[in-house]
Amino acid sequence: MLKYALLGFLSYSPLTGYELKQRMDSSTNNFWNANLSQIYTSLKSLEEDGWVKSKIQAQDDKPDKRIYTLTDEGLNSLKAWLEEPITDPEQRKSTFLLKLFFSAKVDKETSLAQLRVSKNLHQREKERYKSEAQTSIKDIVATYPSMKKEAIFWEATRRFGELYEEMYVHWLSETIELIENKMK
Amino acid sequence: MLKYALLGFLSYSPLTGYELKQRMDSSTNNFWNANLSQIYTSLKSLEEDGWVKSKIQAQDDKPDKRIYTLTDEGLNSLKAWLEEPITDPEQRKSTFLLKLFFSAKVDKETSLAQLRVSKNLHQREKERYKSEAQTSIKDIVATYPSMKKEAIFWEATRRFGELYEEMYVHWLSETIELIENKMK
DNA sequence: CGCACCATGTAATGCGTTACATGATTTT
DNA sequence: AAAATCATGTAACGCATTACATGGTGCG
Repeated sequence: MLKYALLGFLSYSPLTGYELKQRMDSSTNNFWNANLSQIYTSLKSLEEDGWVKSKIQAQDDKPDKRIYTLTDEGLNSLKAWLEEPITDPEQRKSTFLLKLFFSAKVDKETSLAQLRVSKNLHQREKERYKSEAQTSIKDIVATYPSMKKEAIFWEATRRFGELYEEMYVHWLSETIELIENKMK
Repeated sequence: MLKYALLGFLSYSPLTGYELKQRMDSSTNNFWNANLSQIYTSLKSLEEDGWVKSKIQAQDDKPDKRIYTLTDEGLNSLKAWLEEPITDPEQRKSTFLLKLFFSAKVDKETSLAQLRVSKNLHQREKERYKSEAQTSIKDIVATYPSMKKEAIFWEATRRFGELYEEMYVHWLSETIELIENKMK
């Protein structure tokens, strides 16, 4: 999947591995991310597939960098993947829910403390998504008006993050109450 | 993480690998699951760690089975893990959101079709969670009244699934509308 | 002087999936 | 007669994380 994320970013403009990491951090971070070493190895294998090509660019004040460009085959693969139909809901994995599931084993106050910490964290995340709506996406569209169509989809994924965190905080409130009252 | 899931189930009663798979399918499935081969290899390594021990039980009508029991060390490791504090929100991965993020590349109707299929899938999931509340958990408590405390936590994780699917369907409705109207 | 940023990679390890392999019993 | 259930495992492969390795520039 990471491969398609990389192709996606490269479909906007040529980038280095380092820059791709930055793009992911500031945009898809909330539903897809990867660390640098994985990005470098994936780019290498994308080049072997013929989906991207790279050239090294010398810089005098900074280290040399390797710039990746999408090939026609790469663009076609990306489009084919984007058009693929969806079959079933995706499998979630949550360490937090797993822990909670077995938490009858630990004492009430320990669980409540964990839930309260979690509530704070998600509350902060929620605020982060809301403030994001005011800034990053609008800034890009202001600089590149041709990206207006893209921005609709970016906004949709941001909104998912906001609703998700809202739901999470709500659920945590409910759960904290449940445990406070039902575990006397 | 899977290791702790297995320890968790074994803390209720001794089980075989095959039975552990069934338990996961019918309870933690929504936030944690694994396939049989992974369960078997994990059990093997848990036994090497000394966290579980196994013995083979012969059956005359069915194949022999290997029953795993939690050791004291295993129980302690489980408890230690359950008590560990939570640090930061977990990293989600969603192929669907990733695809949507780059969907300005494909035509409007293709995206809308994908979103509508997804909406149906999540609507069905939502119903599934709601009906679950009426059945599985209550059945277990009826059979084993000592599990009442456990059931509070099980119900909390089920409720998460319900709220999550509710939020997902709501977001999809919003997104479908957004694309229908903003992409003329 | 140390830290952050820029920039790229390899190696080892771990976790997860798919495929392979076997075989009896029970249900449709 | 075929499919599903019970039951256990190994092997190959792929994806992801962490550790290792290097080195210049700019800022406080």
